[in-house]
Amino acid sequence: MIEADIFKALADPTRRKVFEKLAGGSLNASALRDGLEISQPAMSQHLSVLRAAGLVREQRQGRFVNYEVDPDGIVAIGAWLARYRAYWPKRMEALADLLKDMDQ
Amino acid sequence: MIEADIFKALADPTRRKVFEKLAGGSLNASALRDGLEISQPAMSQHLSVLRAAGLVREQRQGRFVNYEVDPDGIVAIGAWLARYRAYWPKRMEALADLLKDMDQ
DNA sequence: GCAACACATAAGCGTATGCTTATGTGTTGC
DNA sequence: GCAACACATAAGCATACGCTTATGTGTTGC
Repeated sequence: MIEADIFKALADPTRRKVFEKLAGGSLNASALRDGLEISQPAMSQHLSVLRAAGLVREQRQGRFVNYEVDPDGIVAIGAWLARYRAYWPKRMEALADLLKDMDQ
Repeated sequence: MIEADIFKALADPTRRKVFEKLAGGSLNASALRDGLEISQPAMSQHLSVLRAAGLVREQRQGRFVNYEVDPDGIVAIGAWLARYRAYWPKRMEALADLLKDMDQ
C-alpha cells in the first residue's frame, strides 16, 4: 500500500517543506538544507522517506545527487482524492475529469 | 497549519479505513468499529483526530453521534495538491480548473 | 594514491503516537 | 431516580519517529 507511505511522508513538516522546495525545481541534498536548520544526515533520511513514498526521485550527477518531484506521487494522491468524489463540493467538480482518465 | 493535521490524520491506516467507511455514508462510532478490531476508546480517539483535522464532522442524535465526511478536508487536500500543478502529468490537467476556482 | 567533498547508513536517545484498561459524561426509557 | 447504553476522557505503556553524532561509501581532482 503505497498511499500509506505517502501520507506518512507528508505528515512531517520538514518533509513537506523539502517537497515544496523541490516544486520550485530540481535541487541536490545540500541545497535543500538551506534555510532549514537540519543536519546533513537528517536531510538524507527525509529524502529517503520521500523517495520510498514515490514523492521524489533522484538522479546522480557526479558526487551530487539531484532530487526532483516525482509525478507518480502526485498522481497517487490525486487518485486517492478521486475516490471521495462524492464529497467534493461543486467547485471541485473539475476533478471528475481526472477520475475519468485514471479509470482507464 | 491545518494541512499538518490532515496528513498526520491520514498517516494512520486505521483512520484511513474509518474515513473510507464514512465515504460510503454517515455512521456512528459503534458502527464504524464493525470489521475493525479496535476498542471503543481507540475509535473515539481516532475520530477525534479526524475531526480536528477537518476530515470528518459529527452530529449528535440522541445518545448516538453520527459521523460523516467533511468536504472541507477534501477541499484542503485538493488545494494542497493544486500547488503542485506544475508537476501534474497531462492526465491530471483537469485539476487546473479546480485551482482556478480556489484562487478566487 | 589520497585528500576533500557529497551523501548514505548505523547506533542511540528523547518524544510522539496508538493502544489498552479504567472511569467520566450525557442520553434514553422504565 | 436509576439502570443501560453510547461515547469521551484519563492514565499508563510499548512502539514508532525524528533527531543527533559517528562512520561508511562513492566521486572528484591534484
